[in-house]
Amino acid sequence: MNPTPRKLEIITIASALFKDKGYSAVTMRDIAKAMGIKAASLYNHIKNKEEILTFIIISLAEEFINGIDEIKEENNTCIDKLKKIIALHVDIATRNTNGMASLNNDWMHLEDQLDYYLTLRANYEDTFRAIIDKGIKKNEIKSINSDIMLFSILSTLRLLYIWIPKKEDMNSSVLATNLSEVLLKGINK
Amino acid sequence: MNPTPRKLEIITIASALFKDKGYSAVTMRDIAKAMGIKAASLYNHIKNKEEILTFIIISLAEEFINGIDEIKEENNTCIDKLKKIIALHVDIATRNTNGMASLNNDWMHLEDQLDYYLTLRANYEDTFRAIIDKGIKKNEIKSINSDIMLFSILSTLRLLYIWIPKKEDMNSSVLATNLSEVLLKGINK
DNA sequence: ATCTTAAACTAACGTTTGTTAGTTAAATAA
DNA sequence: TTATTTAACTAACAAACGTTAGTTTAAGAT
Repeated sequence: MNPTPRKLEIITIASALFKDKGYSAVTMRDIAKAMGIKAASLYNHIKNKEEILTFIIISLAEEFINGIDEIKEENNTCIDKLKKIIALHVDIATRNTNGMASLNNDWMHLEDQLDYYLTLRANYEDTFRAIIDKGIKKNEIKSINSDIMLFSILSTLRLLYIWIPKKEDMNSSVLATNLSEVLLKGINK
Repeated sequence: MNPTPRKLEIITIASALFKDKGYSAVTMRDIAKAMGIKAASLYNHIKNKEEILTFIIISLAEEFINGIDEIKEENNTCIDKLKKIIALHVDIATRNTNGMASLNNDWMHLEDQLDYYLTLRANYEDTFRAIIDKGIKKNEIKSINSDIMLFSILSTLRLLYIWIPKKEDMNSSVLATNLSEVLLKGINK
């Protein structure tokens, strides 16, 4: 579970390559070359190619689940919970931009842990939707189909990894604040 | 340019496979098997694998560019233009859910037409942002960083292809209307 | 000085990949 | 009937794929 420093180097470099071309288009020789070693040498540190992908995706998915589970227990308004979820996404996507690409695009190439990943994702979405539904009940949130609101917000948060590198100048907490304004109150004056 | 019926069948079937596993993970033998023929037979109809991807992506990208170019010339408010853009995305994503997956995830595997695609995409985003900026100037839209508003709306629209198949019961124009409400006016009561 | 370990290496493996060449069978046109 | 076209086929290619086995090298421990 806990990777050695060298293993973590492999995972980090592989993440960057996966982001650019996707998991399937990146070969073990590509990863090795980026590290300045031969492909066979990678196997001193990892079991196989899939293990790299699994580590990237599962550790991120668990980070999200842990984050939202904490937020849901807090004693505040649903709107405040949503703001915290937005900040959670901005924080994780800022710290691991490359990994987020695999989480979004390469999860279907998981094998052993595919079911576990799908469970985590379903749980995450259910918790998210439950917060929206409660907000509707408490009259904090408009009474629109909660799936559409969930989809709309979550889509923006899921693609943060694409936009964050383009706006390196922008401070993380400023981004989270502005995003909360746009996502919760809209853009119409 | 104009594909024969058989070629269109190949493209349609390939789109579905690309959506599930991504362009790189789908082999010519996979496509052939899905069509009930041998891989070599595909080459009676297409030049190579890349041509399939190119057709899927470029025809979609041009549909978007044509759509937004028409919208920008209309004589109405910027908010109305944005509503039309949202409807444009809902319409295209409903008609070609599978192709939208490649447009989002496989464009980097274009070769000959990569530059052309990138130009189309940049033009699309520029036109989109110009509409938002004009809306700010005309006091229709809040004076927040227009990149953040662009990113937020466009992310939701780009991932429509994931959610539309899950809500087959939902009418296209109802979806567009609800989405406009959420994206433009927010969810906060 | 010797032993052990970590992490690289070379060489090779069996598959799978996209693609080409040449052939065949059936439908259509002359 | 004969000739042409269409769209399938079989067979094979060279290159690239993930991975394994066995070897080398250098550092650290005894």
